[in-house]
Amino acid sequence: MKLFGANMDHARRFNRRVVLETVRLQAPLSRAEITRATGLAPQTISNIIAELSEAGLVRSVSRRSGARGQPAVDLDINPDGGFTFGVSFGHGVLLVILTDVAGTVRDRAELDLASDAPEAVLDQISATISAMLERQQVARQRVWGVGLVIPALFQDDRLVVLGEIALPGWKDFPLRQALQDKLGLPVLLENDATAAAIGERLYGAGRTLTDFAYIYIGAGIGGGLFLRGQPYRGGYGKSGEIGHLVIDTNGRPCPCGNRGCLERYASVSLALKALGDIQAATVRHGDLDRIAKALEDGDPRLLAWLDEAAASLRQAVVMIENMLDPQTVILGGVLPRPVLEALIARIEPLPRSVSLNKAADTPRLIAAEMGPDTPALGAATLPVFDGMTPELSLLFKQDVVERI
Amino acid sequence: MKLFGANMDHARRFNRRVVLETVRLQAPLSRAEITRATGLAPQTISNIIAELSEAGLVRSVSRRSGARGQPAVDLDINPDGGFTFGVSFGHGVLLVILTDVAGTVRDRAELDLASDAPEAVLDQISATISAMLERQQVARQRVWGVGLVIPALFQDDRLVVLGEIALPGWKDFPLRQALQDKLGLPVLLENDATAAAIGERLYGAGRTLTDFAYIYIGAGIGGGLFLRGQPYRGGYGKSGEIGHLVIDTNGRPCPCGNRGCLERYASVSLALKALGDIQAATVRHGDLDRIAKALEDGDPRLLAWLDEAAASLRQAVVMIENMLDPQTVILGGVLPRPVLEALIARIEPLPRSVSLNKAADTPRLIAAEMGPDTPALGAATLPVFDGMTPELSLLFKQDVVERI
DNA sequence: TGATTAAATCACTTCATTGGAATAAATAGG
DNA sequence: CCTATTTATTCCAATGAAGTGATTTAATCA
Repeated sequence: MKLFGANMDHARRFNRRVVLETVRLQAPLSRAEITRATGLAPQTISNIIAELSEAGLVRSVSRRSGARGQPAVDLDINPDGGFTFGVSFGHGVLLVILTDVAGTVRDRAELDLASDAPEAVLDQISATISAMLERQQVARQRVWGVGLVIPALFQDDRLVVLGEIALPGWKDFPLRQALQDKLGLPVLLENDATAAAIGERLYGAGRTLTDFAYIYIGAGIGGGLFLRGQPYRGGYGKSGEIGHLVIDTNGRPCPCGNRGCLERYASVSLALKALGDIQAATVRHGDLDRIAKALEDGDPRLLAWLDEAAASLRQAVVMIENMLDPQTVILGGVLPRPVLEALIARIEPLPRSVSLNKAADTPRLIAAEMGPDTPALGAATLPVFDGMTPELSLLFKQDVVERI
Repeated sequence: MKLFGANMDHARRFNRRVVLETVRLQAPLSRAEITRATGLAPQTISNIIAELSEAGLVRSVSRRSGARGQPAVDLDINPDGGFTFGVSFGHGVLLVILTDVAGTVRDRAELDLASDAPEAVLDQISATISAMLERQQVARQRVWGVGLVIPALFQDDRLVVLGEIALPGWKDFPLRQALQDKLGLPVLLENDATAAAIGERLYGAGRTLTDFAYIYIGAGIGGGLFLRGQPYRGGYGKSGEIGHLVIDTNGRPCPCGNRGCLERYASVSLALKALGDIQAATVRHGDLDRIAKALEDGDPRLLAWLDEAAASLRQAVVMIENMLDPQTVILGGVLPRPVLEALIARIEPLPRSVSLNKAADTPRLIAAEMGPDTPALGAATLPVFDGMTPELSLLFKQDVVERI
C-alpha cells in the first residue's frame, strides 16, 4: 500500500477540475459565483477561467444585468471543447454514439454485428468511428476518448464470468488495449451498470447526488454504485453484482450455484421468456419495442412478470438501503420508459429500512433519465468523467489523461 | 453540493498526514525510505520529519548498519505523542480505556453504570477520565480526544431507532455535544460496528486493507464498511445496517416490520436466549464468559445456536461480497475468541460469489483481532484516525482538529 | 587509505494561490 | 444629470509549499 504525497501541481490540476465541475453543474454562473462556491480566491478563479477559456473548455455566454455593480459575465461549458464516443454491443447490435462534453448526442449509428469474433467487432467499431469523425468534421485530436461498455464484470481488463457465459470467445481477449491500439485514442472499459450510473451522475437523475445505487435492468441485472461522488468498483473491481443477491432462499436455482437470485426474477430476458420467446438469453433488436407494446396492450403475461420482478426488486432495494444508506436508488437500464415506470409503481410502497428517516423530499426510488440507449450513452460519459471529475486520488494515477 | 478548491496549506497538512501514516504502517523506516514510499522529494521529507519530531509525534529509534553509505536513521511513531480515551457503555457496564497514539492500552476501568439517565452517565464518564489522567500523569492538553461508542445508529448526532429501542430516554439527547462541553476535549461519536472497523484498520486485521466489511456481533448485528481507505457512513450516516438484511423471506418476524432478518438468527442476545436466559435483550456483565464456558462444555444449546448463526451469516457474507466485492470480510464484535473461531469454522466453506476469482492468498472471511473490549478499543481509535489519516477531503471539513 | 555508495541537509528556485489595491460598469438616490 | 454605492474583475507583489542541485556526513569495499 503506497501513499502518495501532494504537491502544487496536484493542487493546480485538482482546482481546474473543481472549477470545471462547478461550471458543469451550475452553469450559467459568473466568476464571482464560482469564487463563493469553491472557496478559492477571486484572482485564482480569474486565472483558471482564463486558462479554461483558452483551452476551449469554458465559454462566456452573456452579461447579466438588473442588479447593481459591475455586471457578471455568465460562463458555461463549451460543448465544442471536446468529443467522446460511446460504444456498446452484446445484444447482437453494435451501437456507436458521438457526444460532446456537454452531453449532447452529435451522431449515432446502430449496426448489426457482422461477426461475433473479437477482431471483427473491433474492426467494425473502428470503421464506424472513423466514418463518424469524417461526417461530423471532428478532428481526431479533439476526441477525449472512447468508452466501451459490455454487459459483464472484469478484473484488470479481463472478463470474469459468474454463472452463464454471455460472450464466449472473449474471456481472455485484451479488449481495451486492442481497441486503443487500433484507434489511437484512449479507451475506457466499463460494465454496463457502472457506466450507466456514471452517465446518470453526469447528466441525469444523479446530477446532484454523491451517494446512490443504480440498479441496471438488462439481459441480466447489474448494479452500479456511486459513493462519495465516485464510482465504487470494490476491492477488485467487481462490485455491484446485485443480480446474485438472494431474494428467496428456497427459490429458483441459479447457474451461479445458489438459489433464488434476483436475476432469476427480474430481467429483460425473463420478460421475453414470459412473452413466449424461447431464445431469450440475449436481447435482440426489436425485443424492447415488443415489451413496450405488451404493456400498452395490457398483456397479462407481461403484467405477471412485472409483479414478480417488482416483488424481488423491492427486496433488493431494501437490502441496498440497509447496507449502504444511499441518498436514493435509481432504477434504470434498457427498459422503455413506460415499462420502467410501471415497474417502479409496482415496487412501491417500499417496506421499512434505515432510509425511512431521511428527509422527505428525497424519494427512495427514482427512474433513470437516460433512455434505452443507456449503455452507449453511459459509455460516452466515461472519458468525460475521467477527464473532468475532481478527486485528488485520480491525479496520482499514472494513466490519467489530462485534458486541462 | 459544494466543491472546495485546494491550496498549498491543504497540501501541507495532507502531506504531514501521508508521512505520519506511512511511518505508522511501515515503521521502523528511514527518511530515504519515506521519500521512496511517498514520491515526495528528500528535502520535503526532511522538513516534515523535523516538524513531526518537534511536535513529538515521531522519534528516531536507531541507526541502521551493515549496508554501504551513510547509515539510515530509523523512525517510528512516538507513543507519548498523544493519548486518546475510548468509552463504551450500553451493556449495563461502562468501560473506559486510555491508549496512546501507537495503540497501546495504558489504563482501563470497568464500572457498573450507576444510573441509566444520560446526565448521570456523563458525570460518571467525566469523573473516570479525570481520575485516569491523574493516575497516569497525563496532561489534558496531550489528549487528542475521546471516542464514544454506542450500539445504535445516528444521523447528525441524534439516535435513529429501527425496530426495538435499545436505550430509552436517549433518543433526543445531544450526547456528543454534552460530553464535549463537560470534558473540554473533542468527542467523537460512532456506532459500535464502524468504530470496530476503524480499530481493525488502524491496529488489527485490516491494517493493510483499503476495502473491507466488518460484521459486528453484539447484542444485535451491525456492519461497518471501510471503502477506499475510509470508513463509509452512507449518504445519511447510517450505512451498515446489515442486521436487517433479509436472510429468509418467510422467516421469523422482526420488530423492523420485515421477516427473516439476519439479527433474528445471529446475535449474542439470541445465544443467551438459547442458553436459557430470559432477559437477554441487553448483554450484561459475565454473559460473555458464560457463552465461552458453554462452548468449552460442548453445550448442545450453544452449538445449535452456532449452526443457525453460521448459516445466516454465510448468506450475509455472500451478499456483502456480491454487492461490494471487498478485499475481505472481517467478523468480530464482543464474542470471545474461541466462540468467534468456532463460528467462522461453521460458516465455511462459503458458497460462490464474485469473490471466488480473487487472489488465493486473501481469505474471504477472517476473524477480528481486537478482543471483547472491542467497543472501547474501537472508540479510542476514533480520535487517532481523525487526526492522522490522510484524505484530502477531511482537510476541507471545518471541525477537524489538527494535531500536526 | 582512498574510492564508492547512500543518507541527510543547506541554499536557492519555482510556482499556484493569495491579499490588497485598482479598475470597470452597472444601479440607486438626490 | 451627477454622484455615491455596489459588485465583478484584474493588476501586481507577497507568501509559502515542494522541489533542485550541490554539499556534507558516515558508513563499506578494495
